[in-house]
Amino acid sequence: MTSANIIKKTGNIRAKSRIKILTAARTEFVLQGFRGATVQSIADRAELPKANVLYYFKNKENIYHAVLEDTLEMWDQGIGDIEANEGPKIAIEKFIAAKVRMSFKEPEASKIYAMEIIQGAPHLQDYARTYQRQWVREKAKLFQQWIDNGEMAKVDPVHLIFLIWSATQHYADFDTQILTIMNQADFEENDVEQVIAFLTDIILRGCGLI
Amino acid sequence: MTSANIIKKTGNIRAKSRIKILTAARTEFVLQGFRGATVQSIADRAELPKANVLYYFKNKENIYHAVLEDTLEMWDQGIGDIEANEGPKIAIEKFIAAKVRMSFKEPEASKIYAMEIIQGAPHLQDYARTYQRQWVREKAKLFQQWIDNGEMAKVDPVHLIFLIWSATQHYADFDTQILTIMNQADFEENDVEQVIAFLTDIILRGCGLI
DNA sequence: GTCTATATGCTGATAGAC
DNA sequence: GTCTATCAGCATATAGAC
Repeated sequence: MTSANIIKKTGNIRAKSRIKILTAARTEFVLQGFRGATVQSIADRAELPKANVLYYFKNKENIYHAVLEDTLEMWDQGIGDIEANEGPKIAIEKFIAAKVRMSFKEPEASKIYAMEIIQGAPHLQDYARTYQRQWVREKAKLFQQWIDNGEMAKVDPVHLIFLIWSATQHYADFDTQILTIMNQADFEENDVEQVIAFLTDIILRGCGLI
Repeated sequence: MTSANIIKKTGNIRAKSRIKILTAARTEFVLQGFRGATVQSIADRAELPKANVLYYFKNKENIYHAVLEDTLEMWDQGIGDIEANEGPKIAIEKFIAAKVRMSFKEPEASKIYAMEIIQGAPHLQDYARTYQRQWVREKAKLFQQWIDNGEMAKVDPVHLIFLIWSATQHYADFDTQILTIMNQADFEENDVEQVIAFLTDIILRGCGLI
């Protein structure tokens, strides 16, 4: 085996173990919280010895950081965007649909983010202060232009963004409660489309776009 | 001192200590999670020796149970209700206003509940399965009657309840994020009224009630 | 009721053999 | 890279003096 192959193979093991550990860790952090999730429980779920987990990440804090980073990156890629050139109706429709689909597909991603914020965002101060605040400002400005042009009703753009965030993520974060109330064991494809239709309908009408 | 007075005084100390402990515990559970909050940290925040805390509640699990119960009771009293005899417009207005005010006044109550649900509601299965499911069914039926009578637009009543829940509680659960994005240190009285106005406006219009 | 001291078990992390 | 053995520290909970 050439040295290049050894490196490649090693890299494969590293990458695979990393993913196994991070997936297991995310579940444990959601179910038990940062402190409640033990390195042992993460290792058990990843089916690796505890020492290996600590070999890859050095300590629990680092595991959590990696989980958060991965989650934010995945979420940002998935939620799409609010495009300026499409007009408010299509832009809002697309945004709601993307967020609802992500919430049903990756509820754990939304949950770990939600828990972090609820606890005061100790690891995410910078993220909200720079990236997110900037994003909200840009999109709010866009909504304001549409309002000024008479293309949609006069609603507060920033709170409109909060409304869409909360209403869509609710189906991820509170899935347990929603399923219990709806008396279902799991969500089905039909539920996703129904939620998209409901939210799109009521919010577009709320914005004077229907 | 008569024995009746002794009992009364003792009862007072018990009641005061109980409240001090539960208030401190709720904060710690929100900030650190169940496992992350230590009996010591709860005692420190309550300004009592650790042993006293365990004298009153026996163990950490019991403290958490008491916090959850107190929180649910307080929340249920505060959110008001959806009244049948008022018609959809007034009923929804009142309900939104009550929930928003509660969210700004008692964010910790909403947060501890949210964390419990996100983690899979291990201590609240029965609550959602009986009390809450029943409540949603009743109110959904009411909305359906209003829709059938042509008093409001045809929107899914159950998802409408989820929407109002999520949109209002968001201001409690995600207060850190919202304040950071809005670049404020704290919420002011004006913010509360603005949120009520925004949500009432957009949801009523979404329901065809404006 | 209040508080100090302590038993007991678990957790994060490391050392070092393979 | 993988895994066993182990340690130091901390957390819950209790015993018992005051």
